[in-house]
Amino acid sequence: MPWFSNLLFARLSLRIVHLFVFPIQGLCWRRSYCHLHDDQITKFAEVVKHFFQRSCSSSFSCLEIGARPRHPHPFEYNKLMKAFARAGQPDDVLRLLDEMRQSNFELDVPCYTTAIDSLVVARRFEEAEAVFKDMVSSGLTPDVAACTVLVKMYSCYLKQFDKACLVLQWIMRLGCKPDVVAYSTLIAGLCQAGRVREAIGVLKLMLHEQCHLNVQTYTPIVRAYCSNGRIIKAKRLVDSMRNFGCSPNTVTYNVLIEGLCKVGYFSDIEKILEESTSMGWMPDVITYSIYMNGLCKNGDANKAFEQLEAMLEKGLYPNSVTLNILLDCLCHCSKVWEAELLLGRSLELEWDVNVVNYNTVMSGLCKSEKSSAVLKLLGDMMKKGIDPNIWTFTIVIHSLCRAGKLWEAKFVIERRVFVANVVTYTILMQYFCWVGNLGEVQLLFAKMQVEGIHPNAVTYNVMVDCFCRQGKYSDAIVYFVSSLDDGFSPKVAARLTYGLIRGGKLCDTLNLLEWIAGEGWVLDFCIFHSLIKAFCRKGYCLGMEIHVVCFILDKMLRFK
DNA sequence: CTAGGGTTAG
Repeated sequence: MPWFSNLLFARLSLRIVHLFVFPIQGLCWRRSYCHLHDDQITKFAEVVKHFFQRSCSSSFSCLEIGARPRHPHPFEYNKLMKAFARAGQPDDVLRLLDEMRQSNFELDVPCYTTAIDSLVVARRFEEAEAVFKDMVSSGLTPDVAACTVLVKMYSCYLKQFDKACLVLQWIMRLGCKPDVVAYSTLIAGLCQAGRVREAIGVLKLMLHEQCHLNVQTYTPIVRAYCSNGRIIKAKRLVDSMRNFGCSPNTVTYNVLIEGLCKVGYFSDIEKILEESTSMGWMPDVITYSIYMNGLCKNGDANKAFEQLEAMLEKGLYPNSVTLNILLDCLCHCSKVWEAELLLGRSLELEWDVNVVNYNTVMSGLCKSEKSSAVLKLLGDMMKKGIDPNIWTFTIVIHSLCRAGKLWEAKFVIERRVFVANVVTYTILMQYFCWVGNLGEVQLLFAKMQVEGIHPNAVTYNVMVDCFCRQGKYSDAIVYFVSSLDDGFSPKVAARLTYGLIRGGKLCDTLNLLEWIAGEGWVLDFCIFHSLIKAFCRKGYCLGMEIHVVCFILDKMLRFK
């Protein structure tokens, strides 16, 4: 029998660890593993297995004889830290690091690297830098892997490429050479920022440094071409990768296929799939999920479901993501009923069903104004042992609002049945705005901030919209100005211009546009779009005042 | 210990 044939056993073994084998001081297992998902628990189980194999001759005998606690090694600590990092719990990672320190463990570079990486992924950049400095001041010399985490932070997250390059130079000063991983990380960041030309510059530098390129180096570039709409270039790069001695693999083709979906080149995808074997790669579940998602978003639900057959024929089984794509597809073509049915059948078919699948169907039901069905599904999922998350609750709040039960929705939030977030509050505010209850909107806006929830651009859109509807333009402008604390958002500006024009405030509109341009912000197309929409709605384009429209449009062109 | 791929809410 394989060690962990089922998750129940994995959970059981965790309890065993808790009781006998793994008494790391200060580590509250019961609390910690509650937050972990099944796959993380399985990972934990591996750690347990490792322990058992080293401490006991047979897996179970140790329980019978009553295993004695033994001290873990930094390596094992690191495995645990990685599990917490993967679960998105950097605080637990830091706590373990602290424990090691206090138990006079010799902290090594990999342990620090794991901790720094978990902070970077959680976007806690200042802390990541602090831990890195801490590592250096404790006398440890960071290796290429540790520095690569910093490269990732500066390149992929902060888009501070000069700093990323400084880290690479620093690696060289330490007497190491940046490897393919370090360079590929820099390339990935540049590509995400749309700076493909510079990414190719790095590629050339790698060739100059005789650093071997691999698939991971090229794939981000293919992706960047796809998202720029340069699909031909993407295809050409994939074809030419072979000549560079680096065959594109499933991931590369998945990226390309996603790009082809975006531009609707579905026949090309069919061809690529047909030729896959001869080209030396195998489509996987993700390949089909991407393709099906593309077909669904293109409105071709039937063809998407045909792919389901195709993948099953190849022995590929849909997972919860695949299922979700299909559920979402059904919800968007007015077949929520079928989505509900499919969700029910998935459990019979033993497909993986998770909270996201329930959220998708509940959201579909919410849009079809079936609030009782939403609540029924909430009950169903909880009965099945699937925990609702913040998305689930927000959908429930939304469906209460749609049913006109705004006060009930507010009550649920206030009762703290769950922790509301900015989306939850914004939905409720939106609905209070639509029924004209300005006082309640303002109250909620203040309340969410007391709760430590920061309003975002959508929230400000609601505020601006709400005050414009009531003719309180100066208040709307005040909220627009507050939104600037988090940087200029063209969407909020667009909403304000829309409201101002609908209210006939042409002078204010002009002043606003002039001011935006004067501050050096881009007059985004969404501002133009909402301006033109507002003019048409207002009827300016039909009457004598068309010259005002022309005047404003001329002005705008000059701003450009 | 470090790099590339798919899904859900306003």
